Amino acid sequence: MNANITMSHIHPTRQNKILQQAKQLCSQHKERLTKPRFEVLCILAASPTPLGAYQILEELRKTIKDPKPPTVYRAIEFWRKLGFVHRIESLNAYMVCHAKHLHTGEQFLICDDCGTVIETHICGLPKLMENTAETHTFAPSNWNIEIRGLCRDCQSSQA
Amino acid sequence: MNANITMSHIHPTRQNKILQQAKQLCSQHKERLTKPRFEVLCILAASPTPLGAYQILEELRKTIKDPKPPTVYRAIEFWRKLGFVHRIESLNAYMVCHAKHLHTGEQFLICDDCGTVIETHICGLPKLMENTAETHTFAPSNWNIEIRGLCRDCQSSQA
DNA sequence: TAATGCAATGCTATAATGTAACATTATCTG
DNA sequence: CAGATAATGTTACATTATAGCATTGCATTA
Repeated sequence: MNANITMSHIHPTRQNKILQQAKQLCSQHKERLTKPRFEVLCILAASPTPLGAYQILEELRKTIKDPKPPTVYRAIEFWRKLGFVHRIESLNAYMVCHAKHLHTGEQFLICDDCGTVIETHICGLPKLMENTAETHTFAPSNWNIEIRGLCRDCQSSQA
Repeated sequence: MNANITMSHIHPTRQNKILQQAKQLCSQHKERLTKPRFEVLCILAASPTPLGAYQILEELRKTIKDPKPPTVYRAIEFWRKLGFVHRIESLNAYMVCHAKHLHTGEQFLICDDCGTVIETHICGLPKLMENTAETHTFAPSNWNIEIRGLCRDCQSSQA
């Protein structure tokens, strides 16, 4: 894409950081940073909680004229393949990755009360699970761990 | 439910085992074992791989007249609450539980090639994850672990 | 630069998954 | 049995996701 991308709705510092990461990631992988890809990424980056595809679509109306579902899903897929966006399966929702490098597995702490998701990123399967896989002669390629519960804030407010 | 439930399509031994477990579980929890609940459970128990809700619905036509989606989803929910059926989030699919008791977390080994799912059941969060949760003062209530890869058979057939 | 090829998008339609709401039937309890 | 509660039947619809094809953008090279 060219230089005249604008990003109205998020903090400039964060904006720059994401823009930079995204650019770098794309050039690394020889992929194009197009407008829909960029805007979708910004929307996700600006959100404190994961967003559903149709929430993204709604936001996208602000910067793209009458966007359609495939536009959103394509962008999501694009970033997912680069490891820059994750899907939270149990929420049908998507969020930007907070790890600084590609990895094959994620671990999410999902607050059932406020919806906050903390991504904690591990580089290898925990021993216990590796052993389990070994026992079954199963060859893991990637994994997804979603832990539901209450975040710090929601614990105290419920006490 | 009463005695005249029939189960045409699965092996009698397995049928009896499931019937027994289901009956016991229901009486334990003072719940009713109704026809839709029973039939849905049987369908799931008879399948080597997890089934989607609409696959179950299709099967259900054999034993229930013109069943509708809510019938399936209600039955699924019923068994899920009892811990007798699990949802595989990354497949939008459901399978019977192979553990012999209630538990708060599951771990699935999902073969990307043949679709087989191995449930391996652990009673506590692995240390590594527990530590992560602790670090964030996050209080886990339940969790779901889905590991994708290749099962033994599919590894060898691809070699 | 014009021609070509490929990647990405725009767009329409529809598939797949899941649920709300309310009428009806079955079961339990006193 | 009467009344209360639980479960089901049914209609309609909401939400999530994708297939297929026309169009546009962009890079390469003649």
